[in-house]
Amino acid sequence: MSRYEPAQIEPQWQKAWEKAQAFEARRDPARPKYYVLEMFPYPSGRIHMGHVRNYTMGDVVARYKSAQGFSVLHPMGWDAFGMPAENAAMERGGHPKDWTYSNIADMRGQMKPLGLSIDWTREFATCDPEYYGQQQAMFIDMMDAGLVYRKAAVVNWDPVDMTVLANEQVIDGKGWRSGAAVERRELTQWFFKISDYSEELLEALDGLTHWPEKVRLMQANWIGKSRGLQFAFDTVGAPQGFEKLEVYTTRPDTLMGASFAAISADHPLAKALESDPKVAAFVAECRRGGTSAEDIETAEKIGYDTGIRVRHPLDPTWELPVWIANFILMDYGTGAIFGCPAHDQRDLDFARKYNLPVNLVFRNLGARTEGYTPFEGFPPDSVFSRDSVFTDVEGEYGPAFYTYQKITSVAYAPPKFERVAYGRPIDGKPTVQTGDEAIAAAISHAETNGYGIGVTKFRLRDWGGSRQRYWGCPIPVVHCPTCGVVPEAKANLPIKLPDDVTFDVPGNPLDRHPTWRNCACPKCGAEARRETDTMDTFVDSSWYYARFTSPRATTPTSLPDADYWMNVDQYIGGIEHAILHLLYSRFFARAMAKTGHLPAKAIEPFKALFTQGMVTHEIYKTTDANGRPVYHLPEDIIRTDAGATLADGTVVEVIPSAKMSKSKKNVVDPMNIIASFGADTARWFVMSDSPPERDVEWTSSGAEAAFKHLSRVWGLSNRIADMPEGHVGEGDDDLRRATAKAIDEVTKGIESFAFNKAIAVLYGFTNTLSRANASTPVMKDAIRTLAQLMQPMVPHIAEAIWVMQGGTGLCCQAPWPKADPALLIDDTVILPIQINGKRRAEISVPKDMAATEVEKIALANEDVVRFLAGQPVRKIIVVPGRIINVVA
RNA sequence: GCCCAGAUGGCGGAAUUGGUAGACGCGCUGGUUUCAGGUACCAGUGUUGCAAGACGUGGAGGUUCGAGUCCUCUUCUGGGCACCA
Repeated sequence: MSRYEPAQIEPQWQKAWEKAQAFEARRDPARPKYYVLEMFPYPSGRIHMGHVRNYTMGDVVARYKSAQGFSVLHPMGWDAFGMPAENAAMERGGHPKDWTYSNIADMRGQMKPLGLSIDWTREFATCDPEYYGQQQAMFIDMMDAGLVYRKAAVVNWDPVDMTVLANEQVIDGKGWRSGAAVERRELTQWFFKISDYSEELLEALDGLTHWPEKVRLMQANWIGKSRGLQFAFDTVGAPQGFEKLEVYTTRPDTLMGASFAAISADHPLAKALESDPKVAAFVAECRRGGTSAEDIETAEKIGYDTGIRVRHPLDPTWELPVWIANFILMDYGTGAIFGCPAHDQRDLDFARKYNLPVNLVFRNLGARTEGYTPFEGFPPDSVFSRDSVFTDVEGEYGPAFYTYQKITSVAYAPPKFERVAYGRPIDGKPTVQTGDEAIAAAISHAETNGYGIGVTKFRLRDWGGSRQRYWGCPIPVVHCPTCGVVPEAKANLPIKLPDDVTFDVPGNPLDRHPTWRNCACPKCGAEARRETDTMDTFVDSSWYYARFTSPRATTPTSLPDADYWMNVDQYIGGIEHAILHLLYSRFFARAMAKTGHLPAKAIEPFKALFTQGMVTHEIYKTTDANGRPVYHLPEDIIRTDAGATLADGTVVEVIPSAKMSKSKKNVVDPMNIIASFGADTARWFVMSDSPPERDVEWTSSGAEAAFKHLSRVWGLSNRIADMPEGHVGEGDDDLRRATAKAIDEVTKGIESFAFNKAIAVLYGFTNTLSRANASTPVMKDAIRTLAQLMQPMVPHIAEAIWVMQGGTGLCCQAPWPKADPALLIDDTVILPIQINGKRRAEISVPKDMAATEVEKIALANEDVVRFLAGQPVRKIIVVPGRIINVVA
């Protein structure tokens, strides 16, 4: 009997698959297709356990669907542009291109031993000119289609590195790399017109029934649709050209509670007033500080009273002051608002700081709602001072109506579906209604009386796609002194990145390249300059799934291929991409369809989405002499009953599991696991312990258990292979039933992405089989089935067992086993008997016995008689095949 | 602050439509074999009790013959969003 030696069998079977071209995807009109895709990796140079889990999941699906007879596409590529390559070049010298391609080679070398059923002939990297050249062609098409445009935008500018920073690269207002104070600069940037699709991207979420509800919700919140009123104030004392001030509000029902108007520091009116040095100083003050969420959150509200006034649209004698305020965003709504401090927390904070009035519009109904008298309106003094937003006036307007809280610094903003008492409604008639009703009434009042219109706005902004970086796809545009901004001629594509660049000077090397920038205008032929911005790397990943359908095409896609393979039937990746990557991809697929690069059916590119959990590990910590934490690698730790120590006996603190990260040193290198246990063990373990959408904790005991189990299966297979041909056992029927059941349950488990449950079934079936005493052919049939059922998770050992048991061809190409339905039904069932809801006995009865018969047997049962102790039976419930409940 | 998800043994987790709570794995306990040890194999393992039994799915109520599952309230944990007017 041979030992289980994965180091021997795994490379052997990988070669066999390669030789058979087992995983090369082919268009086959005779078979249904299945496209399974895992989010492609960034080539950091090392694979980690998260990759192993992600790609194993996809592989299980791919191998399972392939066995089911589907023509499967399961490709792999590299998300290869981006900053780390440039950072590496800056830190260690070398070229981003060399660094990237060498990392790709390393990672491919680490992934291949995993035995994934990937069609490697379709591999590409987004930094291949063949890929990004096609991306440039689409960019030009999208320019023509009006889906791309240029506009000025405020960005985080690092004055030392001379580059634009993403919000998350700004830490405490400083550049994460340079440490220099970040400035807010206005630069002309390229934008994708994703906002054209706001409504559609939102609506279409409903159709994505195979996406996690959570992801759809996050996208819906991100798109952020709102309905509100837009109207213009007449101004008093404003500069010429600003006779009107447009504002947008989602709470027009609070218009009668307005006490000021406020504009953004970036508002045209603020700019017009900047000739006043005090205004200029204030605006500059607002612009200081980063645009990151953190900065905005902690910033105090500040304002500047312009002296300009606006007339209230419903009462021209009522004038409100116009302030410039730092909390008003220019790029949402109109960049100007009216403030209603009583019902908006931000406005209240602002009003309290600058002594502005707080005008109550509605009140809560209070706890007592019975027998209230109709609301007559607020008292004349209901314009409260800042110290008493609400004054308790219970009793003044009848006994039951005016119970409300005294609030001094919290604005009263109940959910819009809650009924409240309006004292200052828009039409002047006090009433009780919900916020939603009042808002609808306010919009129609404004439209009827002609001072405003109802509008729908979205939070979703256009996608800023420019990066002042070298290692990205060059934007294929030329700046001509006479023709202006002109797309490059498609014949000149790809516009390749120049290789002769250095990173010893900060800034974008393209910007200072001596010759690359110079070019001829594709329109007039005059001397012109190339655009030096490159594309956001999210562009690269927004269409790679389409490129995989025809990776070598000389156009971005080939429609027959895209038509055959699209859409991705199962997409698998991390929840961290729930919003940006998936939303951009959904937009890009629409943009590609509009420009003729995808069939219309592909506008939702991912039919089903699965977001897998992380691989976590405990953290081992000691403390150094200065009290700073020191972390230790798992392999340096000795676990004992009491806890954990280092080799020298030092006691180590064990911190509960967290995502594997280099800084905490709680990493397990997949290569080490493969070296000691083999790829199948690693694959088995990451699929076994936890539901795939949840985090899985890597433990060495769990990995060993996985290895031991595979060894047991190996031993079992050897034992069955050695059985004499003519052995006859008594358990044939039982084993046939157990085999059928295993097929049924494993199939259901894989279908429903419950891989952990499928594996639990396989453990059980293995135990049954190892204890079975059946005839040789039945045993062989059972172990062959076991090999097939295990094949998606642990393909190498499955192949080895398959040949050992006389299977024909490759196990991975054998059709998925089918369970005989007759064997799935048991002749007799065991029914538990409850008395008054407590389980007291059980009986075994034929499956299809009539309920009245079952009742008789149950009542005659000696345990039942004992527990009833002579009490009369009031009722008996028989759930066929399930349970009997006797009520005494 | 708003939105979402979750809470089950010592641990990871199972449990169609409400129908035997704790599958499977880890760990632990006892035993057998080999034996220097690990390995391998067998049995046991929610709590409590000598036992019959009682109790038990974060907490408190409720619906039901029957609740981990449904309803109300609540606590905690995780995640997302957040000056978006």
